[in-house]
Amino acid sequence: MKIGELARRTKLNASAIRYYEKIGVLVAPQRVGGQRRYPTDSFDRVLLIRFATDMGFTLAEIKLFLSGLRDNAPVGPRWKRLANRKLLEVDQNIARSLKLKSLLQNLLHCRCASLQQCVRALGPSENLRLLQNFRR
Amino acid sequence: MKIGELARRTKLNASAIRYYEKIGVLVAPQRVGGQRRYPTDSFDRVLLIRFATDMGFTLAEIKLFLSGLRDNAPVGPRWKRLANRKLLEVDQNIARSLKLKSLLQNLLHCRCASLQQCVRALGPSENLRLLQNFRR
DNA sequence: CTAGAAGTTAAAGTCAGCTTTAAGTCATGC
DNA sequence: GCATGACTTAAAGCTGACTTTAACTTCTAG
Repeated sequence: MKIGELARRTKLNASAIRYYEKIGVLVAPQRVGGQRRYPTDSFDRVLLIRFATDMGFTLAEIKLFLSGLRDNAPVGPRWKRLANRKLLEVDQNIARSLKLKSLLQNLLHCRCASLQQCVRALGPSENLRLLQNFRR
Repeated sequence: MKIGELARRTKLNASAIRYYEKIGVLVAPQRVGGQRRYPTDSFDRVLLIRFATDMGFTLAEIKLFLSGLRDNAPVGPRWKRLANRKLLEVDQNIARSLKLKSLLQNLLHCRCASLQQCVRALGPSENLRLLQNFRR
C-alpha cells in the first residue's frame, strides 16, 4: 500500500502520516525506489493512533506506550497506568465543564445591570479561584 | 497603580497584561513618563477578562463583546448570543468527555489479548466515527 | 548621586499537531 | 517517450495565548 491509499483509507492527510513517522509514533515502512510501502496492518496501527489522540492522549504519550507494544502483546501495565492518568484528566475536565455550564447559565439568567456587577455578584475571588484550579 | 501591582493583584504576569493591551482587549491606560498607570477599576476589568477566558471564550470573542460594552451598560444581547453559543460548546464538550470516559473504562477492564484487538472489538469504524464528530 | 528594581519596546520563541511550500523524483497510461 | 499524478525531503507556516529576550529608560531608596 502506498501512502496515498493509506491516507484515503484512514481519512488522514498523507502529510499527517509522514509526520507520525517523523516523530516516531509510526515505524518507517519498507521503501521501494524511495517510496513508502505499507503492510496491511498499518491501517490498524494508524486507526489506533487516531483513536488514542481522539481520546485525548498526546502523540508523545502514544509514542511512549506504542514503543513498548510488541505486535500482539497483552494490554500491559504501562498502558493501564497511562489510561488511569487520562481518566483522571477526563474527570477533571468534566467537572470543570459542568462548573462552567452552571456559571454560564447563571450569567445568562441574571438581572444585573452590568457584566462587571454580575461577575462580582458571583463572588469573584472565590469563583475565580475555583476556576483557576481548572486552568490548563 | 503601576503594571507590577496590577499583575500581583490579578496574579497575572505583567507581560500578559501588556499582551491584552496590544491585542485590544484592555484599553491602554494613562502614561506617566512612558509608564502605564492604571485606575482602580482596571483590576475588575482584568478579572472579567480572566474569568471569561476561563469560561472558554477566546480573547478575540472577549474583545468583541467588551468593545460594545460601555462602562455600566446592561448585559446586552450581544453577550447573550455569545454565551448561548458557548453553552452549546460546553455541552458538546461534556458529552464528548463522558463518551471518552466510558471508552477508557471499557479499555481498562477488558480482557483482550492486545490493544489492537481491543479497539477493533469496540467496532472501530462506528466508534471512530462517533469520536470524529467530537474532534476539535 | 547612584545602584538596582521595575518599567518600556519590538521581535522572536513556545507548545501541539499538523499543513503548506518549494524543489525536486518516481510511477503509470497512452 | 513523455505528460501527469503521486511521491520525496527539509523547512517554514499556522493557531492562541502568552513568555522570553535584548536593549533600553525610568523610578526609588539610601
